[in-house]
Amino acid sequence: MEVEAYLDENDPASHAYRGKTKRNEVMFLKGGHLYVYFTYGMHFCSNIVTEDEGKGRAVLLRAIEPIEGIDKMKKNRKIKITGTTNPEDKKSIKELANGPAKLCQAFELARKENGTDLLGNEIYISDGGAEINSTIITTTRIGITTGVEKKWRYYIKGNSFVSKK
DNA sequence: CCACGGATTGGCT
DNA sequence: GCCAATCCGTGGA
Repeated sequence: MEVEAYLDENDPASHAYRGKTKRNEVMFLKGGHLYVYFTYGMHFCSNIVTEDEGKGRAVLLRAIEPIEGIDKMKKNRKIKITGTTNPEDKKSIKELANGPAKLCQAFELARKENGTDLLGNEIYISDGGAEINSTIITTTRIGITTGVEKKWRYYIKGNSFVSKK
């Protein structure tokens, strides 16, 4: 999986850069909440709030490797997926969630999921017993125009299920 | 009050 | 490779 960290007053690329507003208020909740925002007039992106209440820091979910519920994800996404499991193939299941807005579509995350407490039963995270000894790569973040130099993008080394290499 | 542009995607040239 | 699609929060006037 691939994530990016967004901080607060020292991170111009973060929604929390200018303090708490109606849009980003969820970022200032206690860690463990889900921050879903609408952008480009058509897309949603999800973050997991980190740290203490009032901090305004979160981690953007940019990509995941589909393992279970692949049929459900195919249904949620409205594109042709050939069904191949080889991430090197075009139109493989990699396309299900190799981008922040794609991930939201696949998981059906939208406006109403904003502010969900991930410690509850509705939406939650489990480790699934997946890769534990993997190496994490650090690179610069993607799709932003300010704070570009910060290397706060993280993903599993060698894993092809990312939005960009 | 209103204009701007974005933590993007997918389809078309 | 390029660009349109399409909301709406934010910030400047």
